[in-house]
Amino acid sequence: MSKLPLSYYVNDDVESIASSLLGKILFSRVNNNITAGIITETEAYKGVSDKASHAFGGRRTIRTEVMYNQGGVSYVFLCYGVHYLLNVVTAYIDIPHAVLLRGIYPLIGITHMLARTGKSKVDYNLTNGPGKLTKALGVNITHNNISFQGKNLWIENSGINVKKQDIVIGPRIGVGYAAEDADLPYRFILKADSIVHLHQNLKSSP
DNA sequence: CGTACGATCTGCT
DNA sequence: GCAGATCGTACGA
Repeated sequence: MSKLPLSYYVNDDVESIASSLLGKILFSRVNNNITAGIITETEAYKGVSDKASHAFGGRRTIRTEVMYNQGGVSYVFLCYGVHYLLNVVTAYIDIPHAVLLRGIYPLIGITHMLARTGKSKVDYNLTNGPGKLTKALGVNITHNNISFQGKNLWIENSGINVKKQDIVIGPRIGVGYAAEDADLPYRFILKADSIVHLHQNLKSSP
């Protein structure tokens, strides 16, 4: 297994990155506790031309400034005053593309995830939403604008190949305000049966 | 400076 | 199925 290199994130094709992140493994280290899971759902936010993006029309504020950084850093923000959502900033400096991580399949540090979320058992409800995912991994606003090359937040290759037929593509969630852009096929989901398959392959690999 | 509202989740009906 | 929670951000005055 290997940490994804900077060059992976410094790429203009945000849809490609969003779909290829499926099946990779997201890690966090909080208070020296490591938690991780297979990425199962992502959404692409395509810079200044995407009405659903916080950076639409070239909007640059204290909050969105992070999105204009070179790819490979995080963008965390508070949604509805309640949930922290985790994005991967991609592309080049001044190109504010980002990928929202919407779901993972728990792999490592599950007891920490259960403790943070107040749940008692592991099932698909534990990390199947963008707000739940950050809560389970212990990600909050202090994780905003940090490098995915660092030791507190990173993504690794699982060594397993996700095929096209394992991916479902559809419109994004909760972006009805984005008018015609709301229907764009920027949401990428790993099929449930494929996740189980991947997990079994992981367990059986050395 | 005031206010409207959101890339969501939960719990109750 | 739907309302409520809950607060930082953005934007208009």
